[in-house]
Amino acid sequence: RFETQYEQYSQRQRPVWNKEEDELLFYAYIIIKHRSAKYRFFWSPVTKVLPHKTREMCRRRFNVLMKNSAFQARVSNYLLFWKDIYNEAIKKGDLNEEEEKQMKDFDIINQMEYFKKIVKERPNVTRPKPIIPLPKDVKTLQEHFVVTYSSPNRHNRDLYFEDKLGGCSLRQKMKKLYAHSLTYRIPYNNIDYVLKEINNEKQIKLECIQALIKMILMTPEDQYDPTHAFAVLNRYEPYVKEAIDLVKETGAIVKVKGGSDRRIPGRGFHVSDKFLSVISGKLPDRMFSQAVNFYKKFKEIMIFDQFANSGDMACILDLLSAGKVALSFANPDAPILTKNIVPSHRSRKIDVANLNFDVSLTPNISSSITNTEIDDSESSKNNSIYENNISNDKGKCENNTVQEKNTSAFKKGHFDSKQFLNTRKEASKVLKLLLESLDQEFKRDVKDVYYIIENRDKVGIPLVSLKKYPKLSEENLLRCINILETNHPSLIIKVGYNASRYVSSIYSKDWFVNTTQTTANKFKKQRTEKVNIEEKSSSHNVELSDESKTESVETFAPPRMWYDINGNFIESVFRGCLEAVLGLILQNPGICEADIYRKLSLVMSRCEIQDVLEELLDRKGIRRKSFIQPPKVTLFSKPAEFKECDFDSLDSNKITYYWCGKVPENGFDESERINVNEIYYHYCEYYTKEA
DNA sequence: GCCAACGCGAGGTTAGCCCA
DNA sequence: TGGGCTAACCTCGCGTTGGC
Repeated sequence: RFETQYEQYSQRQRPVWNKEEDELLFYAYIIIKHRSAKYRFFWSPVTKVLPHKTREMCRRRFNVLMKNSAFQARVSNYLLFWKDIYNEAIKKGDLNEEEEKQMKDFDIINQMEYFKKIVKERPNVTRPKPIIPLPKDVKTLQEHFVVTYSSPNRHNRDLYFEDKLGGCSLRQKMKKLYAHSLTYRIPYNNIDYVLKEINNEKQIKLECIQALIKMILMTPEDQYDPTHAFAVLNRYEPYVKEAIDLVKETGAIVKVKGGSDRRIPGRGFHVSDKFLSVISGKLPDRMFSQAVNFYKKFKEIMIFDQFANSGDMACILDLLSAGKVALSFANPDAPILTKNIVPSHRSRKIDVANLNFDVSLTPNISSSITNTEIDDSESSKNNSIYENNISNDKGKCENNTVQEKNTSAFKKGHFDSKQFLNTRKEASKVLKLLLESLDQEFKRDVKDVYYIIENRDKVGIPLVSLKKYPKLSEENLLRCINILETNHPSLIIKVGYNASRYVSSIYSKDWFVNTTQTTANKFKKQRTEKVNIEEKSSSHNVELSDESKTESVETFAPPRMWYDINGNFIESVFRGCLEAVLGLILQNPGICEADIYRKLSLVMSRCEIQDVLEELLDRKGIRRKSFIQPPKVTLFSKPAEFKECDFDSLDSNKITYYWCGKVPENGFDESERINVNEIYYHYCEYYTKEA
């Protein structure tokens, strides 16, 4: 780039603008701008007036002129002036009425001559500045302003103005705020909880179908059976259409228009391109694996490759931020660095032959990256992160030993439908057994909590609503929930698709997608498919007692897009979801949970995102901190103060923020910081292994 | 040495066209 | 009719030039 610019600049002609040209540009702009009231603004007609200038040159010049506030005032004044002159002239017949739509090819020269003539005739006519009253109520507002909702993306109803301010400079922020001083903004709320009322069975079904739609669309080709999918979907009639509309509203699916992509069987919808682009994330393709490859290669001094890929760059920048790499000139004796070879500061001509800007990368000696270091941590028993990752990988659905934590049942490795209870009788038996093992004082609480949940039947109750039952402290409530949930078999279970809630284990099946094969289908399947697949899916079967004799075995799949309709976990889809969330956090350090939901609402439900976040936290890929949002400040209140709280806190004003990397035990010190990067690379390494 | 003006590349947004 | 594609438009940061 240096060379080409140098070559070009040496012969560059500086464009000169004189007063007359500025004036012509001014009139031309007014006329074009006036025309663009209803249609799009085009600079191209300006070249008719200024034939020796390009539209780009005109645009730039105009931007420069507009920096002058007097010029700005003149422009807004003349815009109103020309509007009147133009309308008058059309009435009188002085000007020909041209097609409104025509934005590029209209008689700009004639209009400009007329404009200048009128200005000459009436030099003192200046329009008073329009007085815009500050609206004191909604009525006045609507009298003077047209309030419209504007969003570039019609699917993204929750587009906040604040999004536009993220990541830009203070000057740009000010500019944007000034430009939108009269914008009515949707109240910006970033608290974690969203209370989604669910009152009847229909709403539960709708949630299941929404999940089922994505499961069907995400199933890999070799595991997909359209007949089965069709039958499973039809079991949810007559709600399917309504559910499809809900998914369509998010923009995740669009009507099929040819092609042979996977579609919702019998409904003519398939995954939208937007969906695919959001889930594939904004990070460059294969960046993680490229970064890891570079990290492995980078053991001794090397010259920076000018064709470095995104992963190499990401790795270098990351190491640089951790102080693990030093940059220096590869050739410190190069003439350009040792002596003044610039003949004169005016022309700044430089002999290209002397240019050598090769940069050498030196791994930091104190913490140099060596083979042994990687090997050490791989073999080290203490390095739980890496070990955990591997064991998680091995542990599919049957692995129950991994964790006893209060996590969703639908996350990878935590789904075991065998655990669920079927009848109230059964549940009370299990509860009795559980209570026997508990302290006297705690017995009552656990029992109360269970029956509150069970009495809500299929609908269940969100955790935040449980808090409203005043008898228990928050801490005790969480303990009760934990005991009931981690019991074997579980007495209560966390369910939900768009918002999580607890139901008694006996109603859990209603929250799962019923994927039972019809008898005819099943025989067909058994004939055509290999037995081992059948075995796999049967591990998730729920044995039913006597209710259903016609279909002896009912199967259920968790309502998550990374399960197929046989209840099999689909690694590739789950990894895609992990990458989408990780990529978002990587690009927006300190993003709050509500924003993650909002930005990924097109591809994942709230509960799916929660599961993914939990998984990333388990793998130590991300860390989080929660705060209680203070009440709104007024002129007379104390300054707002965000107080840190536990993630488990049930406060309805809780906001959780996420970052990449591990949580240091006692804040950050330098060594920890390096450690975070180290872990991050191990994480990436594991993460991209299967890619 | 400072500053205005500009070129250039990169990347984002938008209106309109095309096509199934 | 709606989604995808694309040219035109727009913005930004960086670097250079030339006048003062």
